[in-house]
Amino acid sequence: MLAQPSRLAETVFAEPGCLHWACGTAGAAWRIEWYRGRVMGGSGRVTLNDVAAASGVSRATVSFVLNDDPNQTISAATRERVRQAAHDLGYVPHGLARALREGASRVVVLNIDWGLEGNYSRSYVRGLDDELAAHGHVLLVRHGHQTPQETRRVLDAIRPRAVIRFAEPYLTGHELEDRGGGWKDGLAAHSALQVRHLAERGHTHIAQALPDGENPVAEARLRFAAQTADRLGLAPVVSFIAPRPRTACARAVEEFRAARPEVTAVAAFTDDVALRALTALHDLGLTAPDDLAVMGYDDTEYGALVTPALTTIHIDAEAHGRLAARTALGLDTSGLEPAPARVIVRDSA
Amino acid sequence: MLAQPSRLAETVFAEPGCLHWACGTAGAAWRIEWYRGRVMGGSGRVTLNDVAAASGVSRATVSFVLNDDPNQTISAATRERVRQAAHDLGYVPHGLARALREGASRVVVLNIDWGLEGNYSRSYVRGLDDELAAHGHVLLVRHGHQTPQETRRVLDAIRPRAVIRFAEPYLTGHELEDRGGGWKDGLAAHSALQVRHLAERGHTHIAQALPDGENPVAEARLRFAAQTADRLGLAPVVSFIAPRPRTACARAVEEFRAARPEVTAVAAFTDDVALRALTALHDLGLTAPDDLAVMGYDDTEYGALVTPALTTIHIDAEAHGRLAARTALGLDTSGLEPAPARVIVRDSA
DNA sequence: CTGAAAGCGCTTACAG
DNA sequence: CTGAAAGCGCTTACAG
Repeated sequence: MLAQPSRLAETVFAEPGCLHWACGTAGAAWRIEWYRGRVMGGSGRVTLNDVAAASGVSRATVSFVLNDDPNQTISAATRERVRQAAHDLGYVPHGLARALREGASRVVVLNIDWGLEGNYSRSYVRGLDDELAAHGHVLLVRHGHQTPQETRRVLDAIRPRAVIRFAEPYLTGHELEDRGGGWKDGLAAHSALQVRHLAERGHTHIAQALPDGENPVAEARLRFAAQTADRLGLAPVVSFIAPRPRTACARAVEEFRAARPEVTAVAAFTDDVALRALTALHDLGLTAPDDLAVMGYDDTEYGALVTPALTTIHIDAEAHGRLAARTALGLDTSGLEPAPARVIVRDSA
Repeated sequence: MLAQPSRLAETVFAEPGCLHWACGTAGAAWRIEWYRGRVMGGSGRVTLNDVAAASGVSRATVSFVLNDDPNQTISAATRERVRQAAHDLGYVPHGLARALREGASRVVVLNIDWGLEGNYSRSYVRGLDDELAAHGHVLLVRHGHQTPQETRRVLDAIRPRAVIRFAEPYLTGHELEDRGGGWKDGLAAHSALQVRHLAERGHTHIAQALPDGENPVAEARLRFAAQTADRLGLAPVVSFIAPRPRTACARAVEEFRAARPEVTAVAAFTDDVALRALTALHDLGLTAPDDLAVMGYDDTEYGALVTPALTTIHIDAEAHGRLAARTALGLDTSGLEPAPARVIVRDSA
């Protein structure tokens, strides 16, 4: 945290119209930006009525012009007049009013659980946000464990156009449409990529390291790794849990190595899990890749900093985010090819 | 990423009333939760009108009862009847309609920049979310760099009750109210804590390690560290930049040590920066704490996993989040004491 | 003690 | 080609 927050200085920001930002409550140690549309009085906001009055047409006509309603045929002169008036007055549609009328606001909510930070989530959110913005929608995120009640509250409060569960298609890729030839993308492809790299390095006995705690994706990952190993003619993939507490993890690795001495490489569930494994090896007086190769997944910053530096998979999920956005909006998704994941070769595998 | 997403399985969720969840669009590889209030027809949603009809009173009376309007005196019998009807029908107020009328939705938006993940942000968001929920509001987060235009879009879309800039009071703590005796909390207190720990370990020449890139908080941190050192009678605090690229960071540390050989301890801006410094030392054939002690800030998971394990500051910002929530809602903030930060002593300092 | 009415700001059949 | 009207669902003065 605390790295590079921006624009701290910009605290008061007033605009003609109805925006008003102020510095928290008197005497409080907190500076908060407030929205006080009503504080400025009824005249604050420019509405359709104002535009209609200014351009000498009815409210309906203004709406038709501004929304480019294809069912109307309005003279070029009128359109121009309306547009000009709207622009001059600085008219911005009132999202709430529009949403009440249309049945949904131009907001899309993303549900995202804790502990999913990484390259994937960052690029995914960026792509989602950009694409949504390009179509006039706003992305808002809900963090933490989701319950039906929580989601319900969001729905009741702002009636978003859609609620997206983070990366669900990616994470459940195996059940879904096969995009152009097998494992071209998705969790399946990337699991395969990880195993393939290890195989190319000459490893034939590979283990998958999984995090502790409930994890709905672990089983799928394991299955993809197994299938890949099978195709490549490797020994069946085995697995072990790398728990978060340091000593417990060292013990787990020790026990695993005793039980499976033939295993020479570990495909970790994430960079986090890989780091746990690396630390365990260190604590056992062992090193990667000589005693055991360790490969991460999803390229976090510290992977480049640990010793040995982590070999990992880098996934650019920007296109995944864009796809999610278009799907949520019911738009055509063609022409959006996710970038292939790549192996970042460093020292650990 | 990918660690422990939950409830992936729960994809279809239908409820009487007007909620309808479905599985994305036909043939698409994406599963998305859709809100389609209108799909079920006008009869889908239970409105105030329905409750009024069911309980034999007017819409206004229902609103008065349900909102406990203190200006009205409504007979106990009527109230009971209305409540019962609302409950039986499963009435939930339509947030958008209410917001249109009241001028703001019951939503608070948190603006948070990239690269701020850590213990602080996590506990802050949790506290904020909980407290807001306790007062009938929903927290929604916007990620990434904020521009006035972006904020404006959110405002126009859902008219939130307030927009909070992440941890601003904490980050700008020095300008703010002095809570009970100097540096009792805030960035100032925690900077002091970090320096104090180093001093207690016998260090008299301390350097602050800062991240590369623009950073509005760096200057404040440095000042607090300097003030603390001054109070403790240490040598003036010096500083250097620990850039993200590994080799550049090693060079920076090398040059710094050559220029300031008397420095024996580093107070890092964050755990990330501390890790960079640790890696640089390693790359230079040096070790912490013997050649140079390194102390982190804000306790991330990998700090416990690197070698030497990182000594750091653990900050529980849950109360900060609650304070932000209450302030945003204009509520009394008394009785909310932030937990003091603590030093997590491990090996690096 | 309760109800009829206005209105938040917009969109969209429906007339002309 | 354009406007008057209804209505999304709620809250709140204002009458009775």
